[in-house]
Amino acid sequence: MLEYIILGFLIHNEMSGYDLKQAMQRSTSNFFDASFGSIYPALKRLEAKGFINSREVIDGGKYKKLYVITDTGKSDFRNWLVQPIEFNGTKLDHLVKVFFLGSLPKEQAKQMLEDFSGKVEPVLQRLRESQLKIQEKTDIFRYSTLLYGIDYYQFIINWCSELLRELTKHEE
Amino acid sequence: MLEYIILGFLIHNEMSGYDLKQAMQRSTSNFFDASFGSIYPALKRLEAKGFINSREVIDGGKYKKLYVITDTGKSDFRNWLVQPIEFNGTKLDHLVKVFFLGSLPKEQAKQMLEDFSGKVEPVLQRLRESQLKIQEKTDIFRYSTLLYGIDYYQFIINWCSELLRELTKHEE
DNA sequence: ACAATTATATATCAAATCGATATATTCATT
DNA sequence: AATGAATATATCGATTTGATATATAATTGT
Repeated sequence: MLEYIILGFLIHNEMSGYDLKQAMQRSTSNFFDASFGSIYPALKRLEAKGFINSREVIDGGKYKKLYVITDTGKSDFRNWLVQPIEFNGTKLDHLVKVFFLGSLPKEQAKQMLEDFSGKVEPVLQRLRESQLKIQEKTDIFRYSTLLYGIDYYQFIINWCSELLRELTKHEE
Repeated sequence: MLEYIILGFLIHNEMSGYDLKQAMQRSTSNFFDASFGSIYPALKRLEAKGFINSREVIDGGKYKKLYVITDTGKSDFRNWLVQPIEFNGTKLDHLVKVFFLGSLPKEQAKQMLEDFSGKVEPVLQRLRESQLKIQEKTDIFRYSTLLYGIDYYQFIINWCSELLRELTKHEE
């Protein structure tokens, strides 16, 4: 996951590990964040795989290591991007792929969002069924966490259709 | 986090690692789940710390290791439970503590929920401010992930007040 | 009746991640 | 001149994941 975010950022700019951390802080931190302890090793792995190249520069007296994405890296990112959006439930990882969806043809992106929404639906249904089964006879706090799940999954589905509507509107 | 969930479950029943995994599957999997690779080491750590004790039994020909919580373990869990609910944003960890809140006096639980809700508010405000700054001139997908954050945090606040209202209603 | 599969149960491993810390330089403030 | 904040990389222990290994009991298919 982290490796793909890095590739996604590097497609547009040459960046250092520190730059990447800051870019995430600015743009993705409300659904995905990584520590330096994961960013730097990830950069090394990506370089070893030939997905990125590095060059060392001195910028204002300060040593820096800037990374650029290679063609292999671009195609690896692309390949990840077009795979269906996974739904985890306990994390907000699905937003990571949505974040980069702008680089796909609009129709393809829309299809992926529809598929994702369709993937959340049965999970929501299963939660609704267990809601009917337990029916508040349980502890109110535990029951509330279940309601949270139900309403949250419904929220995700609504958010998808809102985005899809917006995308269709801009098409006309 | 995992260690506290285990303690929370063991307060009511004597359970094996397998039992714990199943209990999580049934009740907390939509906001927290753990693998065997984390549960078994966690049980060992908890036993080493004296928070739980184990006994080996043969149940229907199958070998089992059942764990019981100790008084030290109970007080450690209690101590964790009364600490303020943290808000992470990228995970649903806050629900873990809510899940166990039923074992606290109602007034204390309500206070903790109010504090939590108050903690989400400034995060929501900061997101709203960055929304005003970028104003859709950005990529629609990236903008959507921001809207997701705003609406989601608002949803959490609403869910808190709904639960608080429910708790107050039951008081009368 | 036999075979295959699923469920129960624990354990371990490599790989990945987090949070903290160490190190060093430059920039801004007082 | 001094302090602290920002820039920048790197590493460490502890934890977690996902996969796999092992073994037995119960269930299901044919």
